[in-house]
Amino acid sequence: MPIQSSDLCDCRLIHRQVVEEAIASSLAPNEIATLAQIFKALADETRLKILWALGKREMCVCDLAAMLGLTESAVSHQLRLLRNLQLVINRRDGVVLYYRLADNHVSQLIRITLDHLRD
Amino acid sequence: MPIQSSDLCDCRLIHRQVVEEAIASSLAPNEIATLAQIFKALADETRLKILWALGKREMCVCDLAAMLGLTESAVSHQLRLLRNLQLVINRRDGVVLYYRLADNHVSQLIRITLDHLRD
DNA sequence: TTATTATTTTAATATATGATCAAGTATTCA
DNA sequence: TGAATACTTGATCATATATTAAAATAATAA
Repeated sequence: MPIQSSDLCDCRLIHRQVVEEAIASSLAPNEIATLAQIFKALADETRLKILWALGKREMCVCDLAAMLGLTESAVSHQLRLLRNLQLVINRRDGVVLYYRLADNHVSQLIRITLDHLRD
Repeated sequence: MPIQSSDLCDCRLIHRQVVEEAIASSLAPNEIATLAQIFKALADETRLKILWALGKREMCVCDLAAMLGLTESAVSHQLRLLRNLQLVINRRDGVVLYYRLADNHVSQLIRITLDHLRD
C-alpha cells in the first residue's frame, strides 16, 4: 500500500523514498514504548538522585527522604514507579525496607550520559 | 553544620552516616539538572522516533511529519526543543530545512539502552 | 511584486506528572 | 493486645507537557 501524501501531512511530500525508508527502519512500537518508559524514569531530578545514591549502596526510605529533603511519602511514590519498572528492588529487615538497584544497567546509563555531558 | 533529623524527615533518622555519605557523593546540582534535561528529551515517543530516524540520515520537517503521521507544527515544536538542547542542528536549502543529529552521543545512548532492554 | 511553499510561532486545550496530606498496612516490642 | 515505627496508598492540587489551530516568517518563482 503506497504512501499517500494526503494521508501524511499537509505539505507536498518532498522525499517519498526517504520517508518510506525511515518508516521501514523505525523501531518496533513496543521497543519505542519501553525506551520511552526507561528514559522517563530517568527524566526526573528526584529519581536520578535516588538511583545515583542506590548505585553506591542500599538505603531505606527514611534515609532517602532525609538525603533528598522530601517526605517519605514522596519518596515512596517514586520508589513504586521505579519498582514497577523493575529498576529497583527491596528487602525487608523488620520494619525497615532497604532499596537497591535491580541491576547495574541504570547506573551505567547515567554514567555514560554524564561522560557525554562532560566533554 | 551537622544534619538534624528534624530538618530532614518525619521519622527517626535511621542511618545518619549513610545519609551523610550519600549527600557527600551526590552529583552537582547542575549535573543533575542537565542529566534530567537530556533524559527528558528522550522520554517521549515522538522525539525518540525523530532522533532514531535522524540517526540514519538527515530529514526535513515535512518528511518527519509524514513519517510520524503528525502535523508539521507538532514536529517543529519538538525539533525546537531538541535544537535548544543542541541535540539536533539544521541546514537550509532554499525553503527546506534539513535536520540532523548534532553528534552521535544520543544515537549511542538509545542504542545502548536498547541493548539493555533486549536482554 | 505577488503568490506559493516550508517552516515557525503564539495561543489554547487536554492530559500527565510530582508533591503533599491524610488514612491505611505491616512489623516489632512492651 | 496495643502502641509505636516505617512505609504505602489514595486523593487532591498545581505545574508541566504534547498536540492542535491559526497567524506569522522566510525563501523562491512567476
